[in-house]
Amino acid sequence: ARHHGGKMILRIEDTDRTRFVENAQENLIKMLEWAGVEIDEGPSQGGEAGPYVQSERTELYVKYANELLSSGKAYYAFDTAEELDAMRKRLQESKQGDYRYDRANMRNSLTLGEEKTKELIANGEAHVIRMYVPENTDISFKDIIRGDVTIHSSEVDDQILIKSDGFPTYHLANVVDDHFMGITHVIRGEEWLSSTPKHCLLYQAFGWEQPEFAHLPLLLNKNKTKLSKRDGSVAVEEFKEKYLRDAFVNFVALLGWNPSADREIYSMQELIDLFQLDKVNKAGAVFDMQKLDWFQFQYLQKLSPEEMGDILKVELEAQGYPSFDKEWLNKVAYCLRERVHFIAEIPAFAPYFFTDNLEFEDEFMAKHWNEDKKALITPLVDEYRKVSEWKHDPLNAATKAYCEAKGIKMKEIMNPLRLMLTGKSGGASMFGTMELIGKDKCLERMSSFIAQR
RNA sequence: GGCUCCAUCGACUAAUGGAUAGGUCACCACCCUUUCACGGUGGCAGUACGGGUUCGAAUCCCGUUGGAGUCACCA
Repeated sequence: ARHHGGKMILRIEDTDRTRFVENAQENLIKMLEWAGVEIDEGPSQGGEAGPYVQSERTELYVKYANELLSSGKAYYAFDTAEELDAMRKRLQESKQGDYRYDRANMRNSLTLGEEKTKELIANGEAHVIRMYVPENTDISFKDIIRGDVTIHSSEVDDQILIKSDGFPTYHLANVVDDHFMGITHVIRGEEWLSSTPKHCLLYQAFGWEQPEFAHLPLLLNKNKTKLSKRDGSVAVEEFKEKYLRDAFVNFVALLGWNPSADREIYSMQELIDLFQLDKVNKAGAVFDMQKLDWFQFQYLQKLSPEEMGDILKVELEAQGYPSFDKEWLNKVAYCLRERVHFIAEIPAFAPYFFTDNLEFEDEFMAKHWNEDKKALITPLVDEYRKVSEWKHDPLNAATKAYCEAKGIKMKEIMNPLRLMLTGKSGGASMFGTMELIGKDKCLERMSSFIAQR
């Protein structure tokens, strides 16, 4: 929509009252805002075509269902769930693979007649309104992504339009709302492709102009089945907690569509400018977390130290650490940015910045600590004590001078030093790390390590 | 099972009917190096299969195979 200067309208499709979830609407809106989707019209912002919540529009749907009833394009049905089950069982046993509503042999206004129908309704008998699908015709529509699609009417069920609770089904509500809300393009997942003929039939029955259809390829799990909240942890809320917005948007935008051959990183604005519906792929795309993490890393590198510090601060608080100086946190986060994919990993990756209770990696210790190393390093503590400006360059110079005096390579010193000060085999530049840990703590850690090991 | 959609490296993808099928993630090797990374260089790896049309097919057509979606008083 943004590419063509269109509006973003949010419509809440809450016609299934049995699946009503508290706060679902609020969460959905928050999630869309996070993803950078700006809503022009919707339940919160209002607009000419409101209300934007389907459960508040039932009168409209009933009105149009009645219109279909009077033109013979819909009818009442009184069948119970048990009767429908029996029908499907019967059909399954006779003709194979044909479970559609058998309107000629069920209890509906077609078989019962007008009078009996009126009587049943007057008696308060539960009933639905079904669409009358014409016999033996081809229903064709044009899909922007898939080209012409044709489905025979014998494959289309007499879809329920109004349920016995008086609420419409998606099919009716969607067509009526799209018409009155001026929707020009229906862009949705491929799972809707096979029910699109029902919608076409409704547009025809009302005499309304049909919108353009575009059925997007599905997002798939690793096993290539439809990605759903049920079989993977793909709730966008979870991504919202973990990933940078732009990284997530960039990754998802490139699933099923790609503007060029040799570039991966695009801003939201570039995506909007470049997007072309008819260039969208037809085949489903596997949602590859590893590549998402790569995007995350790329976007993490673009953050300012302040922004990294902000995230780190929140993360440390969430993990129950005491508070630290923000400027210092900025520096810590910035110096570790190339070693992690997520700022949230920092407390576990480099705990030595936030606690004095160091844990020493056994393997690293075994490899880089022995009596020789101890003898080599011990005098260095005093050398460091003399360093007045506890910063990367002076520390580097002091260490270099010490190594030259001893006639050894820097390498001999660096690993034991890292071991004593961090306990970890990996991390950022040693002298930069020492600068951030601070002189007092560094000297203390070294002496106590030497005393104990 | 019926119907519909789909098919390029393991994954995401690029390629008016015309170059050695290009790029990215992942993986591997090497380089850089003060650890771990980042980065750099290189490598592995693909047009599902069989026909047809064409001077020429990843591309168009047919078939096969495979995968997915759908078949609710859910959306």
